[in-house]
Amino acid sequence: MEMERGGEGGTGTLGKAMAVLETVALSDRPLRFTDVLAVSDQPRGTLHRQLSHLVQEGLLELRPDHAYVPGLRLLKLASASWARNEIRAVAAPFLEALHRQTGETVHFGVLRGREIIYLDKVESRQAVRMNSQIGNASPAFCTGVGKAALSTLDAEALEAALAGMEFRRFTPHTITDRSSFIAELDLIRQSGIAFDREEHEPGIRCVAAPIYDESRSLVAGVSVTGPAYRVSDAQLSQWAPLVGEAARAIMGELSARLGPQR
Amino acid sequence: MEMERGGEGGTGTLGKAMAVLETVALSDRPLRFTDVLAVSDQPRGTLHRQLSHLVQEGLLELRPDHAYVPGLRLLKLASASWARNEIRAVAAPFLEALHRQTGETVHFGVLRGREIIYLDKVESRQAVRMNSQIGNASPAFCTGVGKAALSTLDAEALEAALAGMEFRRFTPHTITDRSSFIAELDLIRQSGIAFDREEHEPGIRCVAAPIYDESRSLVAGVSVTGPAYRVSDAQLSQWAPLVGEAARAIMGELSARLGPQR
DNA sequence: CCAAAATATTCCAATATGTGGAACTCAGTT
DNA sequence: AACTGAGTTCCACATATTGGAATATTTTGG
Repeated sequence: MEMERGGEGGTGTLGKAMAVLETVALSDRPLRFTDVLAVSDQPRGTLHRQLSHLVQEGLLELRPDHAYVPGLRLLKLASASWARNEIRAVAAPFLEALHRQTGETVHFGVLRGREIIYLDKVESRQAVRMNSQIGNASPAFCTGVGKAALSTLDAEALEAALAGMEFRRFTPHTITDRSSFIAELDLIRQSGIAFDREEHEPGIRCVAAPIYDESRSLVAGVSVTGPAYRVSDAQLSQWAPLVGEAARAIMGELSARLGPQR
Repeated sequence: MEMERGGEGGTGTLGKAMAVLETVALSDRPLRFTDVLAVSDQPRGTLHRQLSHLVQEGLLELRPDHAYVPGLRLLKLASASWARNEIRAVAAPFLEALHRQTGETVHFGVLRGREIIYLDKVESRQAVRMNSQIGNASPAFCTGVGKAALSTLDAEALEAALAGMEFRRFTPHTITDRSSFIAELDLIRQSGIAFDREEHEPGIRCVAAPIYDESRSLVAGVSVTGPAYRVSDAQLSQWAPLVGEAARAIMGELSARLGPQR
């Protein structure tokens, strides 16, 4: 009998191909064949064919200098994925309202395993460009949105998320042990509000609230973020009710829009 | 001996999986199993397993009402794809300059087969949001950027692009037959400038110029776009030199930045 | 409330596909 | 010219995919 692998791994061929794709696409620099080989556990011949297939499919691109970079087909797929996301569409107007009320950056992200994936971001007068943050994954345990989301999980789901969670230190304020983290979640659960006081990025503070449905098939969060020099603790606390209200409003709209039609 | 398929098709298993993924992700509404079955040429059992695998990999999501929608993993991959695109990064400052000079929306897209994939867009004071246009694919034959790009292809590559091109009518001004289109390309080749006078979207005009490298491994275009009521033909002609200059500047920078290190 | 119909899911023998160790090629060096 | 290191190709073998048909589930409507 084949042992189930620890978490992700292999939907047969596709799973392996995706693992390779992600290695290359999420790396911060172009990788050459040997670079990929070094981090992959596939044998030479196999890996080479997998990369070739990914290139043929337009998911990767092989530059003349033999470096693999993300292909254009990914963009095409992603824009569809973003544009058609109903949860994002429902939340958008509330995020904008929250931004107008606070004047600071508003984030909206969903929990996926141990990560938060940002679906939307509303920020100041920024020459927006497709913000590279959108679609980005951040660790859940040290972000406001992530902690808010985790606080809504039941014992079993939380255990699954915590299992193997790496409490990596990003800043001096990062919570780096499991028991402190569980205590923090208790606090968040009581107040319905999560704070991130420079736990993920130095100089960045935020206040967040959870968004979820009864079945916990959706676990997400919304936050207001600002630079520490401009945003005091008192300021965060003052925004808390607004953030909580936005979260409740989004939940209400979600259950109204998505609930019935099931 | 297996006959080579007409164009796209099958890198074995991965190719088929991607075809299914694209069917679902690029559809404008959630598809249920039978919907996908109807447009796919795969047998029931096969298709079902392919969809299951895509769901397991997070590329698709299966909602409780049995509808398949694009998954979050696509977003994660895409943001990397966009953020790390060197061509886009090189072009960005020139696009912004062009926007400042004209005050209208600037597009930048690359040719991929018969489509233009938009890599960037700089527009007026728009509450940007991750513009759904980015990553979008439009037909090359009826867009300014697309026609500019096609005009740089040699006979062989152009033939490949034209083969099987559907000259679908989008507006009364769309060029809908091959010979008129080839004549149009000749014109563009001579002037180095392409106009789109409401050929794709009613009420939308643009002027575009091609961007390419010697080897034609990169074929792209840049354009300035505006609403017909505000942008006259004379205005477009007046912008043409600016657009051409921007294109040349981008090409210069590209050859300087990407050329040597090959 | 229970059949009938439509839809979704599972099964499994046949086989097309992917696997991977080893051989080969093609720079760029020493 | 021999050597190193990277990339690419090969092919007997193993296995994941295939797909027709059976089964399960949900929906319809009488």
